[in-house]
Amino acid sequence: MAALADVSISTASKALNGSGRMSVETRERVKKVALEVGFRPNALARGLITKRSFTIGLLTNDTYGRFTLPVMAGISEELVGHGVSVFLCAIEDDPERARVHVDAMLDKSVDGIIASGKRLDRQLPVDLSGLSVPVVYAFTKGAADGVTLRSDDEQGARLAARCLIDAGCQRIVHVTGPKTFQSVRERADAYRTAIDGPPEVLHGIWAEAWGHEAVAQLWDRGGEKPDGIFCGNDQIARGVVDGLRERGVRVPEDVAVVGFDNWEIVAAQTRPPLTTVDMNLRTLGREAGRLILAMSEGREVQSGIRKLPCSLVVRQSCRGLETSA
Amino acid sequence: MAALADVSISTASKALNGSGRMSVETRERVKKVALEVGFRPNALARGLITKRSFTIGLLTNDTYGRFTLPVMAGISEELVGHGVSVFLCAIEDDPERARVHVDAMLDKSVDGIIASGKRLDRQLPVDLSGLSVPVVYAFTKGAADGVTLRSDDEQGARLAARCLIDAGCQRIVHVTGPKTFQSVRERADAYRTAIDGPPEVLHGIWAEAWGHEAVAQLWDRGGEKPDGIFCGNDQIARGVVDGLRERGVRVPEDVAVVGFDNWEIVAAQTRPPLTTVDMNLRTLGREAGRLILAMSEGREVQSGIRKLPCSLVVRQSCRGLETSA
DNA sequence: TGTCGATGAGAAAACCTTTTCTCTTAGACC
DNA sequence: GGTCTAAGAGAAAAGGTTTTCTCATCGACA
Repeated sequence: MAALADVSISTASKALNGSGRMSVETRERVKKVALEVGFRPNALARGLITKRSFTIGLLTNDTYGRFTLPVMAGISEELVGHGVSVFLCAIEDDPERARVHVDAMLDKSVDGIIASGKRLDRQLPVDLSGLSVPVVYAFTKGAADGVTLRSDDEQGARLAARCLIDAGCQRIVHVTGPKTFQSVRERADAYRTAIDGPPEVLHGIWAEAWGHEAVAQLWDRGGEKPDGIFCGNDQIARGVVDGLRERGVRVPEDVAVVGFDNWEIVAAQTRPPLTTVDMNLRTLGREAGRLILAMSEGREVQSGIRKLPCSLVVRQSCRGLETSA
Repeated sequence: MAALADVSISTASKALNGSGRMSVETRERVKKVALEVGFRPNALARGLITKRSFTIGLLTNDTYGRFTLPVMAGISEELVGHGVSVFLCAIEDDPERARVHVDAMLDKSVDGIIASGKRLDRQLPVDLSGLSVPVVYAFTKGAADGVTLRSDDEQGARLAARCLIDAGCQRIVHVTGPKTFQSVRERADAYRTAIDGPPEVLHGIWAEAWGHEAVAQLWDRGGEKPDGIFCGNDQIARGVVDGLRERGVRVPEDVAVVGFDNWEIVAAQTRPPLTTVDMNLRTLGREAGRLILAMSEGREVQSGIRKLPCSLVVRQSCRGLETSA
C-alpha cells in the first residue's frame, strides 16, 4: 500500500481521488509514489463502497454480430476511457439463457444494461423493466417508458431514393424483405413518397436468392423495365446486381442499384461494389454508451425513442450526381 | 438480509455455500428463505474475500468478429453455467488500446484472460506473459510457454482433399491466400501430400475477386483443366464458383469445389451452396473456457499447443461419396 | 493574549461477504 | 456423576477502499 511508502492511509485515497483537503505538496507526493509503485486500487473494494462497478452489460440476440458488433465497438470506444468494461451476453432468443445472463450481470452489480438486437420491432425475450439498474435499448425494441436508440430508416430510405433520382433514374423499384418487419414498411413508405413516378414494392426474404428472383420477375414480364432498384438490404442488392449482370444488364449504366446496411463483407465484394445506406451503428453505440454512463451516474436522461440519421456510402452501383458525393 | 428472516448471519453464508457444520434442517430452512426473498449475494463483496470475480476477459483483434464470435459463443456457453461473465475487448491491433483494456481488466480482478484473434501466426499487440492472472490463447499465436488452442488446419485440408478425391476428381488445384500466412502453408502442404496427381497451388488475396481471377488463369491457358478446386477460404471459393458459372462450367458436375471456414453468410448463399471445412471454433471456445476456468481455480493445466480437429460440412459444391457423408 | 476559523491529516466506520475461531450444549463413555 | 468430544451456531476479523468525523495546529482578529 502506498500509505506505507509515504504518510497516511485514508489521506492517500483522498489524494488520489482529488477529494478532501490537503496541501498541494502532499497530494503530489502521494500521486508520485503511487505511480512509482504501480498502485492499482482494487475495483471490487471500490465498487463495494461506491456502488459502482464500472461495468456494464450488453445483451443481444444477434448471433452473427452483424448489427451488434458495430454497436459494441461504439459502446466500448465511448466507455473505455471512463474505465468501464463491457460484458457481452449473446442470448439466442432463449428466454432461459437471457434470464441467466441478466442474473449474472445483476450479481456483479453492473452499472447498467444495454439491450441490442437484430431488428427494431421485436423485444428481447426478457423483461428488463423494473430492474435496479438503468437500461438503454439500442437497435432493438424497448420498453414503452424506456430510452431507446434506433436508426432513422425513413431518412435512410430517402437518401437511397435521392441517390437514384440524382443518378437520373425515372423508374425506380424497391426490392425488399418481409412486410412483417417494421423497418421494411418504414423504408417502403419513405421510398413511395420520395420518388416521382409510380412506386413498386416487391417483398421477399432477406437473401441473395430473392434478389435474383426479383430481377427475374421484373425482366421476364412484359412492359417497361426499371432503371433504378432500391434494395432492402445488401444481400438482396447483391443478388439483384448478380442477376442483372447475368442478363447482360450493366450496373450502373443501365440500371443503378442502392443497398441498405453497408455490410462491408457483402457491399464491397459485389461487382460493382454497392452504393448503400449505412445506419451508423457505431455512432449509435457511442450514443448508447454515453447515455448509460449518464444514467449510471444518476443524471437524468429523457426517455423516448431517438432516431439517429443514416448516411449514404457511395460506391459504384449508383453514383448519383457528382455534386451530391 | 436473509439472516433476519431466520436465525443468524454467518450461518446463513455457510448454509448457502454448503460449508460449515449444521443440521440439515437449518440449512434447508435458510435456503428456502433465501429463495423466497430472492437473496443475491453481492459478487463484489464475495470477490473481495475469495479473490475470485467470476469474470474473465476476452481480448481480440478480430474486428468483424468472424472468428471471435463463434469462439466467444463457445466460451460463454461453457462458463455461464459457472456464473462467469465475459468482458469482450476489441482492440484493433492498437497496442495502446490493448494496454488500456488489459489494465481495466486487471483492475477488475478478472479470473483469467483469453486472447483470440484472426490468424494463428500473429501475436496480439500486447504482452500477456507475466500477468498475475492465467492466460489462454485461442485461435491466435500464444507465448512460448503458454497454453494455446488452435485448429488443425492440416487435418482440415486433408478432409477437403479427401472429399474431392472421393467425388472422383483427378486433377485438383488449390487456390488460396497469401503465402505469408502460416495456415496457408500448412493447408497447402497437407493438400500436396493428400492428392494423388501433381499438386498446383495458386496464391492470391483473401477475396472473391481472386477466386474469379484464378479461374480466369486456369481456364484461359491451354492444357488440361482441373476437375476439383480446393479453396483457401469461403470467399475465394465463392469467387471461384461464380467464375465457373459465368463460364458455363457446372459445379459440382464438371468441377467440384470445397471451401474453408464454413462462414455461413458466404457458404450458404453461394450457388450452389459450398461444401466447406469448419474449424469448429465454437468447440474451441468451449475448450478455452474449460481451461481458463480450471486455471483460475488453481488446477494445473499442461502448457503447449493443442490442435482441435476440423470437420467437413457437405453442401452441394462437392458431394464426395454418398458413403462418406 | 485569548478565541475563533480555517486548514491539513488521521481514525474509524461502512460496504457485504466469507471464514476462522470461540462458545454453548448435548451426548457418550468411564 | 464427571469429563471429554462433537455438533451446532454465533461472534468477529478480514478483505481494500471511500467517506465522514474528529483532532490538532496555526494564523488572524479582537
